[in-house]
Parts: sequence; C-alpha cells; structure tokens
Amino acid sequence: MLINELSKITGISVHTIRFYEKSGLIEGKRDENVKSNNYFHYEKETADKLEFITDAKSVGFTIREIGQIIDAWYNNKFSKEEKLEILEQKLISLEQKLIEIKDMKKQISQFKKDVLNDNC
Amino acid sequence: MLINELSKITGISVHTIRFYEKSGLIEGKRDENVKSNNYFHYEKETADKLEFITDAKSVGFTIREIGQIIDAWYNNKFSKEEKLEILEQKLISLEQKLIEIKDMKKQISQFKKDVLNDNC
DNA sequence: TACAACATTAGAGTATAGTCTATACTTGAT
DNA sequence: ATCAAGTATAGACTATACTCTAATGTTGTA
Repeated sequence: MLINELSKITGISVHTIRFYEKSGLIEGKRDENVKSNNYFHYEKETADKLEFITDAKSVGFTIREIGQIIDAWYNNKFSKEEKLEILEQKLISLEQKLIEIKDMKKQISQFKKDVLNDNC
Repeated sequence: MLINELSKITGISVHTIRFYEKSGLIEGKRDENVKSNNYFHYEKETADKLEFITDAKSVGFTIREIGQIIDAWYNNKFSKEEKLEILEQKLISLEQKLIEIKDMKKQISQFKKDVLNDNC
C-alpha cells in the first residue's frame, strides 16, 4: 500500500509516518519495476509497527527506545542473545514504571485525603 | 534557605529550579527587611514540592499537569470541589497508564517468546 | 487533456523541557 | 580591600518529537 492508505488505516498523519521512517522505525520499499515514479510501498506489517509505536510512545518510550525494540523483534541487526537482552531491559524498565505509578497513585490519593480533611 | 542550598538538598540544578519557578511550580519569597539584595528565600516545603515534581515527571506528567496537582494540593486557586476533581482526574489517568504499561509488558514478553522460538 | 489528489525531498517552524551564557550585583572569608 | 562564590535577569541554545510549507513530479478520473 502507499503512504496515504497507511495513514488512513493507522490514523497517523503522512508527515508523522515519514518522520518515523526517517527515524528508522519503519521502512517502505520502492518497486523496481516501476520507473515512472519512486513511490514507497508499505506492507501490512508496517501498520502493526505503527500501532506498536503509538502504544510504546504512550508508555513513555522514546523514538530511540522504540527503534531498539523493533530492531530486536523484526530485524536482524542483533544476535538472538542481544535481542533477548534488549527486550529484557525494556521489561525491567516497564516494571520500574509500574512501581513509580503505583507510588504516585498513593501520593495523589493522600493529597485527596488532605483536601477532604482541609489539611492543606 | 537560598536557591543554592535548595539545589544541593534536592539534587536539582539552580537553573532547573529557576525554570520551575518561572513555570509557576514553586515560589520563593523576598525578605522585605533586607534592602541590599533581592534574593529569593525558599521554605523546606519547596524541597518536598521539587521531589514531587521529579516523581511526577518520571511518571509522564507534564509541567502543566504537575502545576495543576500542586495547585490542587498546596494553593488556594481552586475550590475544594475543583481540587478533588483535578486530583481524581489524575488518579484516573494513572490508572490508564497502569493498564497501558501492563499491556506493553505483555507485548514485549510475547516478542521475547517470538525471538526464543525464532518466529521473527 | 485538464486537474484534483497523491507522491517525494528539503528544510522551516512549533512545543516542551530543560541547559547554558552573559552581565551585573552581593556576600562572606581572608 | 579583595576576590571567590553566590544571586538575579534576560535571552540564547539544545534535544525530542513532531508538524507544516514549498517546490516539483505522477496518477487517475471526468
């Protein structure tokens, strides 16, 4: 599919998709048989990657981190051991985020109690 | 205390503390009895606020959101009802973040399995 | 064939959250 | 008195992650 269709099915703007491509998160291919244009073609898989990127961004991963995860999953830049190590590190950082969020929930719950009891 | 001491006890740079002050998250007071300088003085409470800011940033709250929480806790910009509403909204957004992080953990665990089984 | 819609690249602009520099004044220890 | 260390303000600079504009070329339907 071309970039416009990819944009429509993912809800991510063409500009942003191009930005992700420049950042190395996704990759389209040119059709070598077609000489009249140099349009990029994307596979269905790319839509999955874009959905993953959206989710990963919303948990606070940076573009660089997301790139690492995608490379550890789809690509062959890393050895099996390296891939497992990268993914394990991401799991650890998610575990850490979970703890921080639970702590923050406790703090804000306490703030609510303080407000209710006019302690502030 | 003066800004340098505040910086030392919190581990946050003087520049960043000033940035937070400009952003409305914290506030120093000038001593009106002292005419020779216009140094800001900070209370112990401000160190607590800075620690909170650090924690809140690390769970992904923006400066604007952190400002709202602080205002809903320490200040009197809002009515009691408004304060409770703001804090409740933040709790809801934290709950949402928890869900997203748990989902992401599942996804990345699955990626690990895929790597282990050479499915990618 | 006209032309709207879509494609590409390069580069400019925006928002957020700092981080640093320059300038100038104040304080405190020697 | 001197001078390093601290303080204030304004504004420049950086990094991240977009977001948009301009210029130019291609495709497909009327």
